[in-house]
Parts: sequence; C-alpha cells; structure tokens
Amino acid sequence: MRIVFMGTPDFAARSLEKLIEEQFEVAGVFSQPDKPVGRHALLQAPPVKELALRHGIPVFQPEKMRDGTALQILRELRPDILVVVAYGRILPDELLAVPPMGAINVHGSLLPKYRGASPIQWAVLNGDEVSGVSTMYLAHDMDAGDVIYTAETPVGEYETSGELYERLADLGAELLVKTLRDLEAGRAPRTPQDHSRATYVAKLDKSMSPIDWDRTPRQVLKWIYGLQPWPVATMELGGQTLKVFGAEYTDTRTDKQPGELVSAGKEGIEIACRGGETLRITRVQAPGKKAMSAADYLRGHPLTVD
RNA sequence: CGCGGGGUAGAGCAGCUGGUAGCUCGUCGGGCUCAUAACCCGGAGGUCGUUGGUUCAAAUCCUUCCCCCGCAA
Repeated sequence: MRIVFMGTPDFAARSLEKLIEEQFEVAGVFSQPDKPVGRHALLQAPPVKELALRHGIPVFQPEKMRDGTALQILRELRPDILVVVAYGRILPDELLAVPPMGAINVHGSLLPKYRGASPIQWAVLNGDEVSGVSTMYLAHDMDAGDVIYTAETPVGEYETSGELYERLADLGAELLVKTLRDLEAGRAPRTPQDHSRATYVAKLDKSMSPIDWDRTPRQVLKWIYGLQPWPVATMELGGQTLKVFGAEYTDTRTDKQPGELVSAGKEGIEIACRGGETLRITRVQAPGKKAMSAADYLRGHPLTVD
C-alpha cells in the first residue's frame, strides 16, 4: 500500500514516525513551506519535513495547492491512499480523488465535536473530562467526512493543552496505524457523522488571554491551562501584565468582587472569582522574565492586600 | 543584521544623574513560645554575565561576545 503523507507540525510528525516504524511504504511527503521562525526570523523546516528527510523520503512543499503543481506531483507518486494529518491546507477535491483508496485524516477530537483548527485546546478550555482522536475520510467540507475509528482519553484536571496535544498525537498515530491496517484488510468501518451535532472551533488568539474572573474557579483554571503553551492567560497585577501558568483550587470564601486580590503569600496569589469563590495563582511570568512560582514573584514584587 | 526587555548573594528584586552594593525570602547560630510557615537578636554568603576602553574612581558611561525572555512570523 503506497502512502503519500501530508502534514506539518509535531502532531503530524508523530503519525509519520509511527508509519515509518511500522514499515508502511511512504512514497512521498507533503509539508508546508519552510517559514521564518524564532527571534532572528531564521528559516525553519517543519517537523514533518525534517523527519521525512532523515528517512530519505522525498519531500514536497508546494506554495499553492490549486495551480496544478501539487496535483501533478501527487499523480506521479501514484499513491494508493493519502494520509493527511494537520497539514494546514485545504485540499482541492481533485487531489482527494487521486488515490484509489481515498484520503484519510487524523483529527484531534471526537467528531463531530470540535471540527476546525484547534479542537484539542477547546476540549481543555471547555473543561471536557474526555477528549480523543478520530480517523476519518476527507470530504469536501472541513472535518465532515465519514468517521472510521475514534479513541478516547480522559483529560487531566490540571492538564495543559500542550500536554494533551502530546498525548493525542501519540494516540492519533496508533489509531492511524490501526485504521490503515483495517483499511488494507477491507474491514474498516465507515460511519457518517451526525452533522446536527457538529460544533466548530476557531484558532486561538491573543485576545483570549486576559482572564475573565467573573466565572467559576474551574472555568478560570481551565482557561489558564487550556491557553498553554499558547497564547497563555494573563492577569493585571501591581501595574503589570503577568502571564499565568499555574493555578489551584481553594476552599476560601470572600465577599470581594471577581478579579480582586484576596491574599498574597508563599502559597500563591488568591483572586476572587464569581460567587465569592477564589482561585489561587501559583505560577506567573513577568514581562522580560522567566516563569516563576508566585512565591518567588512576590519576593521581588511585594503586594499589599486591601 | 526584524522590534524590544533582561542578566547584581541560594531565590526574587532595588541600586545604574559614577566613589568598592542593599531589600525581601531562604540558610546558619542564639532567644522567645505549649507550639508555629509567627516574632526578636546575630552571622555566613556577591570577582555586580563576558571582553576591552574612558576615569583618580564603574554594578553604574562607551565597546565585544555569550545567555535568558517577550513581540512579530
């Protein structure tokens, strides 16, 4: 079974790595063009490209998907099946039509929930207790194709999006292997999604960072962990904007308004939330500084509680 | 050369209109206390990231390089 793999970030690289480990025949890899990354805007190859090159797999990085170049390359690779994982591009139907066995995809949610760009992060942000991955056929509409398999995993109460992302990358890679095996053996199921239950999520952005304290402690905590590693939740304290990396629950009650400082000490910084409950901030990062415990921060930035 | 912030005791910070360094926490010793993460007294601990320079004198001014962080991508 000749496979052409399309993917870009680390999440996709896990799947590709698994395919290579499991001796699948990967005839070629598509990845997004190298982009300037880092403080000096150095060009950096996407993880999938690096991995493919290390294994001597031909890599293609077409700038456009619709000018015919990609189509020609794909045809010449004569894939039996196309595997797309976090490629970051919408594929034209004519590309999807090339491989006889079709095109499949690994998605970081339990479809039809969380179609779109950042399913993993939203599972955390929304406080879901269960997340997972799905394999499906690519269809014209985004993430709307028939589902092949799903795999669930519980979301840790204090798990960050980044941590869940890592776990789902592995889970997705395993599910992909199972999917391909069963597809090859002709025993893979194919279940249409219940489109009426579909939800869509957009990319995260920095406008989401400022914490809204007028919510329950759990909602705030999930917001803090869901926004890691990016764009990271922020709060105003002592005249500067702090990134917030850690929080924990308290059994404190207060009559202060949401967002007001309740206490500050070696345990952390307690802030009032909705309904008189509070949340304790345990890890922060000041501008130009590294992330540090709230206790460390307070040593250099004494706070007085009203 | 994409823009900017920062590197000072174990930790977090101040000092940076030049004159050999200070605060909080921690740590060590002693005291107080039924007790304590509380309080009191005392001590140890820093070649102020690196290189060269200006100066009678530099953590403080200029220069080289290294490292950390944020933004932008």
